[in-house]
Amino acid sequence: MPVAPPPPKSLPLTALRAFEAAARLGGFTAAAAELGVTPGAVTAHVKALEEGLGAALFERQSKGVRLTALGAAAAGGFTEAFDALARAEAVLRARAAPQVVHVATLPAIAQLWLSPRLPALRAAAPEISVSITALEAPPNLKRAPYDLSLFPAATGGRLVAVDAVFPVCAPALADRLRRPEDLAAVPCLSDAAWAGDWDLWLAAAGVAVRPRGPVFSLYALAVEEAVNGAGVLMGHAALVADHLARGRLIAPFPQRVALPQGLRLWSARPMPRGSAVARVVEELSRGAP
Amino acid sequence: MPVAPPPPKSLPLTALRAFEAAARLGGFTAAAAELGVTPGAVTAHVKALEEGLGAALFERQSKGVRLTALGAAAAGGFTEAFDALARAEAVLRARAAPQVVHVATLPAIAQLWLSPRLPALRAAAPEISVSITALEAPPNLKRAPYDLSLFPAATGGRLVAVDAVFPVCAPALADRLRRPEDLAAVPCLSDAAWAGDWDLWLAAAGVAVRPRGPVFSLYALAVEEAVNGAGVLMGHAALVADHLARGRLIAPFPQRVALPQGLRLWSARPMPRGSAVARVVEELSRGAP
DNA sequence: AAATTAGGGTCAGGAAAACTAAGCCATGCC
DNA sequence: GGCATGGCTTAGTTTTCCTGACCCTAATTT
Repeated sequence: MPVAPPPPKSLPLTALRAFEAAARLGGFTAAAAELGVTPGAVTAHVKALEEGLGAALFERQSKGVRLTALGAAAAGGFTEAFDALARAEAVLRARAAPQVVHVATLPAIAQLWLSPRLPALRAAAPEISVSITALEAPPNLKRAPYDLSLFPAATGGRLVAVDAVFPVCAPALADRLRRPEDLAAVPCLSDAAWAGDWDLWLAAAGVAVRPRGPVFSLYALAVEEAVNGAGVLMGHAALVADHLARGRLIAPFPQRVALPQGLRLWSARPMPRGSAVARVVEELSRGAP
Repeated sequence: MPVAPPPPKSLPLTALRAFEAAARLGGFTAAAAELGVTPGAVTAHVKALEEGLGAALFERQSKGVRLTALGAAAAGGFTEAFDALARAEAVLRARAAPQVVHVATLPAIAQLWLSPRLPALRAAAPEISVSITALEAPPNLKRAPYDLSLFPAATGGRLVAVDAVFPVCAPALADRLRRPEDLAAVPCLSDAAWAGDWDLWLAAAGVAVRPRGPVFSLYALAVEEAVNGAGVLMGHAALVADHLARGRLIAPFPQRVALPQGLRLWSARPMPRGSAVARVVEELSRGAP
């Protein structure tokens, strides 16, 4: 019963947030990704927390970590608390700037689907300011400060565009493509994140060729190259529609493979009728299936 | 509808906490006191928040601040969220160290009332470790990491000791004190925080003398000086009982003024039956009125 | 009117926290 | 065996956070 020397200090908020994320996502690496820091930072935070408590929150295993009984018992409360905090922050933001809508989406979608729709949106609701952030993966809408999230998915949210894949190329190149087998003779562009698109289409078309060509890390860049005649790209209907309509790209083969996933729009919170978010959703849903 | 350049970042947690405290307590100075920082730090945090939002949270007035409509609308949600966070932290602490009880109290109470009771507590529950923190003012139990708070108050909590004031001094000095009027002839010790005690007693005793003597910032120090014969101290029954019982101090006059406030014990949370906190409360309540 | 008090705002500087980068280790899978 | 995954460690750097000293204003006191 000694009078403990250290005056009790509240545990640091950032460390608690790191613990919560790690507990919820089941790993330090995943938590680091969500928080936008390196895994080392999460390691340090959790360690500081455990030191302050004098008890372990995770069991370290060769591959990954697992919550201890203590950690598991505590995690839920923190998740709720940080959810409440994020909600409060969202309310604050919405009231502070009610005419600003934050949208998170893939870079390719931002550039090839969303961007072409902005002029119409601006015309329909000039008072609304849309802020677009390109992310590689869908954000945690309960936490990240976005109002809308627009990502490809098979279910959930609101479907704003169906998708299908099929080869596209510049008109000049199309002359050399009579049959799918001709693809072996031209460069076949592909995107690193959507590497499976070619296999998907080739299998559906019953073609055995193995296409070769440059790989891009940005789909929009691959599209640009296709427009420039650099090769044949596996096009996503939702993303090349504009170029097809303008004749800058054409589809040399009739076969299309419908994808199970379409472009889907999630709202972070219930949208008040008439709010800026609701108006944006309405506009983006125009022409949806 | 421009694509806003800054990628939206979550607002800093510490700034949100500062805003919440300022909103709840109605001022930056009060918030700074609760958070244990200087007012300038709170100013900076709120300013950073307002800058990030592009909107004001407080109206600055010559004397103090007032929440704007925006700030008032947002504050409640943050208070709830931080309350939830504090609860989660308390659960974590309690599970991590179930045999440790953190008590917050006045320095004088810690030394003169609590400390003498610790040996009995240790004997009754040797497995429990009591950590005592001396504070000048009662903490916000919903937030600060204490299990128990022991402070003088007229209502609330659980009364563990009544209090009364009356002059006390070393036996050697008592010979010179036949009537209250004799107080004018000896040094009268007083504590800076309890400056009104003398007036209270003198009024009740119907004495018109104006006592003079050294002022202490620590009541325990004043008691020590009184024991050493440095003068007459306005004694608090609850705090000088031990010295009176041992004959190191005596009360030269029979008049006692009962105080409306007694020593009261608050628990931060409901105490599970049989928990360490419950045991400590039980022991400290022994002999309570 | 002058002084005092109470509450904020501002700024420079310094301490502490947070983060990154790079390398290490162990395990499990191909 | 080789590689990938996931976490740990350390050193060094950036950023945040806070203090301390000062100024400002309005209300209250003298």
